[in-house]
Amino acid sequence: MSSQDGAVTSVSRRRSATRSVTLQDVAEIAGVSAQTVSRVLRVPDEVSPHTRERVETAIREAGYVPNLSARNLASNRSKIVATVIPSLSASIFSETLTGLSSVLAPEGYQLLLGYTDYDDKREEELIRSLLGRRPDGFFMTGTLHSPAVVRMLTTSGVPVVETWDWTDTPLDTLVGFSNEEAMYAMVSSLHEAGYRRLCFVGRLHKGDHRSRRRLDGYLRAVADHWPGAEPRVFDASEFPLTLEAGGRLLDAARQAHPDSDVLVFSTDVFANGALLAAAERGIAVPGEIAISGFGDFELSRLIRPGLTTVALPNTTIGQEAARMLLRRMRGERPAKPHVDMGFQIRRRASA
Amino acid sequence: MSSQDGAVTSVSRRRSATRSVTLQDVAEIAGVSAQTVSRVLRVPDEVSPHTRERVETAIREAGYVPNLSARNLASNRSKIVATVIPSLSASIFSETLTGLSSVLAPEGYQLLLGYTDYDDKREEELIRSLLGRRPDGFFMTGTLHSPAVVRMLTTSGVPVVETWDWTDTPLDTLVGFSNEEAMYAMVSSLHEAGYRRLCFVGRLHKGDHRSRRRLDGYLRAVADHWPGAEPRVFDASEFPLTLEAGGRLLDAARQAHPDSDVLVFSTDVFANGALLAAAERGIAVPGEIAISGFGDFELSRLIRPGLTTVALPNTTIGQEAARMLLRRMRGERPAKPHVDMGFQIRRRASA
DNA sequence: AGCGCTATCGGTAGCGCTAACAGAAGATGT
DNA sequence: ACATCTTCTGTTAGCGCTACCGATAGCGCT
Repeated sequence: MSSQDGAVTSVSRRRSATRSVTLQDVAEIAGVSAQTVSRVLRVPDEVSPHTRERVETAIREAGYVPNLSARNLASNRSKIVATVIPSLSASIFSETLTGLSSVLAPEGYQLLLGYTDYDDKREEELIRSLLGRRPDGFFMTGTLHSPAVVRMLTTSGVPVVETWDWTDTPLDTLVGFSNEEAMYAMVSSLHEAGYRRLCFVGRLHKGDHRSRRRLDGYLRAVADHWPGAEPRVFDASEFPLTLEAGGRLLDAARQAHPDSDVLVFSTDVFANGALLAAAERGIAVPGEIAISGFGDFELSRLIRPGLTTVALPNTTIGQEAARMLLRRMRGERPAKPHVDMGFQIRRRASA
Repeated sequence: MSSQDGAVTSVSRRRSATRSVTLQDVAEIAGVSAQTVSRVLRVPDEVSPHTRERVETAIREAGYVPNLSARNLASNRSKIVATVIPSLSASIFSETLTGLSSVLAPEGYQLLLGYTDYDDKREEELIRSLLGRRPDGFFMTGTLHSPAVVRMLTTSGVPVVETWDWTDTPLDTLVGFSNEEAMYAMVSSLHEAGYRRLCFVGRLHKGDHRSRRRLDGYLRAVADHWPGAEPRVFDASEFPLTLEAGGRLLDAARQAHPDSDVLVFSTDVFANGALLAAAERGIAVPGEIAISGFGDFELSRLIRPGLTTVALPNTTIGQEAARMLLRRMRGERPAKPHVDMGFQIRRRASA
C-alpha cells in the first residue's frame, strides 16, 4: 500500500476524486495552450476568430465552468461585493439590495450577503469572515461602527460605501441621508400642523444606530420648538419589529404618556401596526391620537387613514451606492464621494 | 528599465502593491512554519498550547485574515452556499433566507445570493456564475428547471436542496410543500363555505412556476367540485407584484368575470391590495365579493376583514433546508431526502 | 534586405493556502 | 538499553488560474 494512486500518467496525484473540468482539460480538447483558453474567456478580442471558435466549442463540449477561486487568487480580483445589512426580514433593505444587485450583476459582480441582526459583535465577526473572500467592494448599512470594524476595513484597503445614514467622516464613500434631519423635519412638520405633545416611539437598541439618530433628531427638534419641555420618549427595544408589536405599542406608549396627541414612530412597521390596531379597537386617528411613521412603505400609502411619514430613497440608494462602488473598484476617486440622497415628508391623513 | 522590481530579497516579484498579510507573514512573526499557523486556524488541538498562543498573538498583531479563496482552492471546500431565489423584494423569501442563514452561519457557511426575477434565462446564467465559486451546497427555490440547469447541477455533483414546491423527481433533496395541493385545499374550503363562482387571479408568467402550480390545483379542484364547468381565470402577468396592483386587479378581474362570488388570488400581496382597495371604494367584503389569498403574511392576519389564506412554512422551510444541506455537505445521504413541510388553510372573515 | 510594428500564441512562475508525508523529540514498555 | 509509540512541527507538492515575458509570423515601409 505504498502508493494509493494507481494511475501513473503525466497527471500527478489527485486529491479529490470528483475533480471538475479545468482550463487544461479544455485546452487539450481544443489543441491549444491553457493560456489561450484563459484569453478566450477574459479578452476574446486578443484571440483569432478561428481559434476562439474552436475553444468556445471545447468549452461547451466539456461543460467547463471557470473556477473563480483560482481566478481570484491569481488575479487579485474577486468580483464579489460584500453586503452587510442589519436584517433580511425588514423589507426596506431588500429594496436596497435589489437596487444594488441590479447595477452590480450586469458588471459581473456577485453579492456575498451577511446580516448583523442589529448586533455590533456580530457585525465584527461578519466583516472578518467576509474579508476572507477578499471582496472587491463593501456595502455597509449605517455609518457607526466599532473601532475594530473601522480598523479592519481601512487596513484592508477595500472600497467601501456606507449607506442609510450620514456622517462627516465616512470610511471611504457615502451614499445616504440624514436620519436625524429627516426626523427633525418630521417633528417640524407636525409642529406646523398644530400638534403640541409628541411622543417618540422606537427601538433604541444598542445596535440600531439609525433609530438612535432619529431619536437625536427628535430631541433636537423638540428642544428647538418647545424650549425647556421634557421630551416624551417610549423605548420599544423589547418589542420585535412587527406590525403586531406596533399595535401593542399604541397602548403601551399612550399608557406611559397619556397626554400625547401624536405618536412619532421610528419606523412605518410600528406605525402601520398601530393604525391597524386603532381601527380594530375603534380608536380615532388622528382624532383621538395622531400617528406618524418613518420609511413610507407601500402599505403606508394605501392604508386608511394614510400614514404621514418620511419617504426614503430605498431603491435608488442601492443603485447609487452600486455606481459609487463601481467607480471606486475601477480605481477612480470620485470628486464627490458623499452623496446625500435626501428624504421627503409625506403628509397624509394620520397626522 | 529591464527590471522593475527593485527589492531583490528572498521574496520574489510581487504582483500587487497592496498585498495583504499572508500565512507566511504570520509564521515569520511567530517563528514557526506556515503549516503550523494553518493548523492553529483549522485544528488548534493538534498544536501545543505554547506554540498556539504565540501564533494567536502573531495573528492578532499582524491583523491577519485568512484568504478563503486560497483555502478553497487548496482544500476543495468553499464554505459557500449558493442561494437562488426569484426575487428579493417579496418578503416571503427573506423569511426563508433568514431561516436558512440562521442555521448555516453558525457552521461557518456564507450565503452567495442571486435572484432570477422569475426569468428562466437569468436562472441559467446565474447558476453558471454561482457554480464558478464551487459552492458546497445549492439552495434552490422551485422544482422546475430548464434542462441546462438540471445538467449543470447534476454534473457538478454539488448537494442541492429544492424548496417552495414539490416534485416526485427532485435533483437531490427536497424540502417543500405542494402548491397544487394547497390551492386545491383552498378551493375545497371555499366550496365548503358555500362559494360557487370562483375566479383565480394570479401571474402565470413563464418563470413563476409556483403560481402556475397553484393554477393547476385550482383547475383540478374546480373540475372535481363543479364537473363540466368553465373555470374562471384572470391572468395577472402584466401586473407587478405590489399591493397597488392587487387593487387594480380587484376591478380588472371582476370586469372580466362579473358573476364571480370570490376572487382566489395566487398571493397575499394581491389579496391584501384588493382588500385595501375594496375598503377604499366601499365594496363590501365578503358581502359583495369574497377574497382569498396565499401566503399568510402578517398583514393578512391584522387587516380587516382578516384574509382567508394559506399559511406556508416560510421560516421553517429555510431552517429545515439548511439542516438537510448540512447533512449532505457532510457526505451523508439522508434516509428521507424529501420533506413535506405542509401548509394550513386559515379561514378568516374575507371569505 | 532590414527595420519596426502589430497580432497571436505559448511558457513560466507564482497567487495563498492545505493535504500528505516526513522527521524530530520525548514518553513508554520490556 | 533498545525498539516502539505518541505528539508535535516542518517540508514538499500541488489546487486552477492569471500576469508577465518572450517567441513567432506577417505586414508595410524604406
